[in-house]
Amino acid sequence: MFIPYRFMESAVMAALKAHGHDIGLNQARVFARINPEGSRLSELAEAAQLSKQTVGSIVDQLERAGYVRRDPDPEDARARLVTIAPRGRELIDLSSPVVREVEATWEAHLGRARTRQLRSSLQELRLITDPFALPTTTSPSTTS
Amino acid sequence: MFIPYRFMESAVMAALKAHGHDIGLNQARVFARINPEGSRLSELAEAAQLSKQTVGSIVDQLERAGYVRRDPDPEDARARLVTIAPRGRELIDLSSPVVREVEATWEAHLGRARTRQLRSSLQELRLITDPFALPTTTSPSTTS
DNA sequence: CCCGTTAGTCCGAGTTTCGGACGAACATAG
DNA sequence: CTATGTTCGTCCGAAACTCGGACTAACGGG
Repeated sequence: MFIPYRFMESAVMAALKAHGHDIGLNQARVFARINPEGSRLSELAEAAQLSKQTVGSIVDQLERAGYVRRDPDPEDARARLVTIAPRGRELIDLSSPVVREVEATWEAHLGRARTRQLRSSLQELRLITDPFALPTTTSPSTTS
Repeated sequence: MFIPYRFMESAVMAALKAHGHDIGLNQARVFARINPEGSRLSELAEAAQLSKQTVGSIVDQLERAGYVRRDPDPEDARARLVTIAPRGRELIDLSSPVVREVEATWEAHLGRARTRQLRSSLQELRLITDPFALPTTTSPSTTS
């Protein structure tokens, strides 16, 4: 289970790197968890199982590289909403086709029916193993 | 795909910790890759996608904690074979039931048939995504 | 208005990870 | 047997990662 996942991850990372986006693995993992509407730092930290400081530093890097922005949260003056900057959307636009391509390869090997089975089974498992059900997104490294 | 995996991993780690074995995540990951007959450092490094030095330091820790031993490889005087020490076997004996238990939970949710499907599909995928299973087709991953 | 809680940041220390260089042991060719 | 190139593992030093603790600012209920 871990192996195909890592394969997908590597494929995406390689593609990004090939296009000049030099981004670390943990940065990518955090980035992938950012909600399109914006996420709070604590949310990201909890979802990624990392401390707030760690995620804070990672977001710093992403921000410095221009991938995300930190806007004040209109609903809570303490919080700062991490949102995806235009340059960050590039990352998504770049990784989406890679994800689709790899998935296509997989489907070619499994056949359509078994692929659907696999997908639905994994989503089923996710329901009982993921404490934080994330709404569906199209982001790097998010293999269902 | 990643989420159930991490769930399983966390379950095992928690169980080990509960029994007094305080072992880090990366240590566990390397440990899990040790062949019963013994593995070379380079093998472990390659499989774990880490540098030799890194794995070396991890094995150091495992060795200091008494989980593994480093015996000279009878077939190659340069190499040292990392083997599982008695205390290390404890780890395995401890985690096996946990793995089985979690899998049982999953099977309870999916049903027997879908579980078998899932298992076989994942193994199928592994064939084309694991760089160390069989040399086949496109592998953008492998550096060096 | 007060007080407990929450969001995020700063600081400092401990750990992890790696690139580069190294000696030792193999493997092959001459 | 020697020469050359490769592989195995280790040492060294620097860069990075990660976290606990302490802190400010803001929320929310009483």
